Amino acid sequence: MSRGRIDKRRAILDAAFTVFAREGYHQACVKEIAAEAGVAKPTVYNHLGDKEGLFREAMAAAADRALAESLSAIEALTGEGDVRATLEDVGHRLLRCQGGERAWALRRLLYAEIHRVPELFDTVHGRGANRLGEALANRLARLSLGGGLRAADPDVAAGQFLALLTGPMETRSRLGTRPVAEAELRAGARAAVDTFLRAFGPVSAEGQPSGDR
Amino acid sequence: MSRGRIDKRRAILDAAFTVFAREGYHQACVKEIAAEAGVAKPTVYNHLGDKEGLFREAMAAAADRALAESLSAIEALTGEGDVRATLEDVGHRLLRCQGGERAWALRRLLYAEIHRVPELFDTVHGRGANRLGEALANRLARLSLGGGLRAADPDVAAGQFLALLTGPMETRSRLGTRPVAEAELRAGARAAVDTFLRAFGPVSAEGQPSGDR
Amino acid sequence: MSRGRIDKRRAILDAAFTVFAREGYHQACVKEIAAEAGVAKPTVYNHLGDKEGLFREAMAAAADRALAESLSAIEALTGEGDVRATLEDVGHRLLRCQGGERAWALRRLLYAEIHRVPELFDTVHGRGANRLGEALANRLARLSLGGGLRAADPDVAAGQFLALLTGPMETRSRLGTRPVAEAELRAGARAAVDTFLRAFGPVSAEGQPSGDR
Amino acid sequence: MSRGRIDKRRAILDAAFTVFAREGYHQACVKEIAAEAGVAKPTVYNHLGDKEGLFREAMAAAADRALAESLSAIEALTGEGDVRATLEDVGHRLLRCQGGERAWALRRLLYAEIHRVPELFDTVHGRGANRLGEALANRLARLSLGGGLRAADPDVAAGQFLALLTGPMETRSRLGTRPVAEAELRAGARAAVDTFLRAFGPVSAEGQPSGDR
DNA sequence: AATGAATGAGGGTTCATTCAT
DNA sequence: CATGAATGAACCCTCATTCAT
Repeated sequence: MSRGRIDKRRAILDAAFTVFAREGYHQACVKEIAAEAGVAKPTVYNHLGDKEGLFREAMAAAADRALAESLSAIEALTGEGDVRATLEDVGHRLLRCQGGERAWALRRLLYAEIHRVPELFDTVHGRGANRLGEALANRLARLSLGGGLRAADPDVAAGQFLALLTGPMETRSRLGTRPVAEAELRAGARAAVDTFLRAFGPVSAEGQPSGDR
Repeated sequence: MSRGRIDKRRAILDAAFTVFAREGYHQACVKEIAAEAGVAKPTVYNHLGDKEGLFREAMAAAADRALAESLSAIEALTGEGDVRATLEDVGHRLLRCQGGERAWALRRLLYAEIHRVPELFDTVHGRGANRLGEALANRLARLSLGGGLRAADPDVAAGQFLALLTGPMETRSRLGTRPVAEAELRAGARAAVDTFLRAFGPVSAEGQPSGDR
Repeated sequence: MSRGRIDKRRAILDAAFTVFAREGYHQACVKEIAAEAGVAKPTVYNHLGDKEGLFREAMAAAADRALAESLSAIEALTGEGDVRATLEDVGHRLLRCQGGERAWALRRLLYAEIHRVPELFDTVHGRGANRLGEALANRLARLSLGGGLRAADPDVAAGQFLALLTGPMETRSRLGTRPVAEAELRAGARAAVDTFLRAFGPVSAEGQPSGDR
Repeated sequence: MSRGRIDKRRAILDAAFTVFAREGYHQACVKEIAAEAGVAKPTVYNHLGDKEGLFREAMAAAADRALAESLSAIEALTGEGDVRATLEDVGHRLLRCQGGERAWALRRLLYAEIHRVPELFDTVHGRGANRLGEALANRLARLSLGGGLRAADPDVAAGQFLALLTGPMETRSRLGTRPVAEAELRAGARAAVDTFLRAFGPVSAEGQPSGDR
């Protein structure tokens, strides 16, 4: 059947994202993408139309992957176990997702082209941060019901959790330009969770930040 | 003397940033910048070298301006007056700075070209967010000493305050693509300050979010 | 048997001429021809070699058809009946042939590609205007012998008759770009025959143009 | 001043027509035109926009030239001198104009692209055959008044004169593909004038075709 | 015999940059 | 110094043509 066709399409999209990530949309040339995918230039056009379409699809595919990773990262956020430890673990995993090279590339490309291609926002955030935010809000809501968190608007709390987590990392990683050590990720997660729990933690947990370091 | 020369240079840089902001670095063409500045193309080259230099200088100038605005926004953050009201006011002013069209353009351009021009990070953040972060940290430290805030690492607190402030706004403004109503800015500032004070507010202020609305 | 093969070949040639007529040789793309014929691209190549051959064959087929129409149009030119009326009728029929959409397309394509493909002249005129000219000359010769026309070189007379007929129509139809009303065709035929008979008509017919209108 | 600019524009247009005449519109590539003009490709674009505009302007310029030649050819058509001799001379000159290489190229290009660029008809005929037809009609009208011709609609007579002149030549020159000997041109002009005068000549001239050869 | 997929070659157009005035 | 004009280098895209199925 057209199994091969789909595979090739996937290969081209992967190659495209790789090159777009490395060069940016305008600097990237289709020839290079084709070379990266190991096909001839017209094959790219046959499969994905013009450069614009190639870009959109590559972005969508990358966003899908990034979302899947992030969603899987917050699956550990059940009501069971120590709240602080769980949040730190989830935070750490999220930072690893969002701090990955491809995730940063996705975000940079999004910022770079959002003005020219406004739909890109939904393409990426609809499948990425927002869907992630909603999923996280759901988890936090259940945690609140279970007494693990002080009651609050779960959407706001989710947004703020993500902001506390990723915001300070932007500077640390120089916008994803510099690799961030594992320890720094951990520290970042802990700092975010500290503050988050001071604001939203259960009364009982107040004043007991994670013990060591 | 060279007064006119400097003026023309300034005019070209302004025009350049306007066009870069509108089109992005690669899409922007020197011809258009020259037209926007009201001069001929070679004049641009005489004054600022090549397109690359033009971009760097334009970014630096725009970053300087943005920093000045933000610094002036946090000047209200003295120890005097109600902490919550002051923070909300400052937060609101900051959001107006950072949410302005040129500020978003600056950020988008930074994201877009950071990979190709790494120095851009310092050019912008050295004069922008970081210097802002430090200044904010200083203010917060003095607030802590004055008892207006619970003791904490001022750098961390400053970073988190900015994150709580701007993070959730990214989605709301669709990365600066959509104008955000004044009321939304106020609400955003309040939400950030609420959480910030729950985490870092003085014990006395605990549990007393801004009364109305 | 190969009945189906021939049919498909014919279908492809028809489609080819249609597309060539619409787009011109260079603008027409094989893909479109294949689509018009309802087959896949390689099928076209299997049946007719490359684009060049496709073009030649399509032109030849179209020329054959056009010739057949024109030849049938002059069949009415027997010695019987009124000379003027007969000539006008034949002239009118010829104008309808030569003024048809496909005939104009044929001529335009001939003009367009004659320089690149000189044989095209014989392909088209050998089967078209020239063979038509000869046939017409034969008819006129018999008319002369029968006294219906003043004696003259039949080849010259035939050529001039066709020239008087079609020449002025070129401007009227804007080179086949504009449809010409039936009445205009009639008037054109009458004007041509008027002059033709003034020059070649029998002495008896002198000065008696077609009576009405 | 911009004298040089105009000169270069003229040079480019000349080169363009030369190449278009040689290759046809679609086969001609801008690179070759630029080479023929001795400039770089972008210079062509600076002066004349895209290929389409280049074509239109080149056609208009060529048509202007062709018209000037033809108009000058019929200037000899005054009432003085022998009618037959004068007409033959004018006819011969016209055939030399219309049978020239550039004139044929102009016509072929016109036929080739008329469907895609309908305005071309006016561009060429408005300045060419039609304006020529009108001018010729004027001359013939004065000839009629002077008794040199039998009275007739001058527009019709002019059109038919041109048709008798050029129509039979199309086949002889294989659509301008083959050079036509001077003697053939003379013979063509004589044949046309013979018939024309038989139809429109003064009664006195009837039956006295040009004596020798 | 017919097709989906792939490719090599080539063309129009734009742009950053440099002379000559 | 400012400018009009010129250029070399790229890049996107299309198309005629050929395999493998």
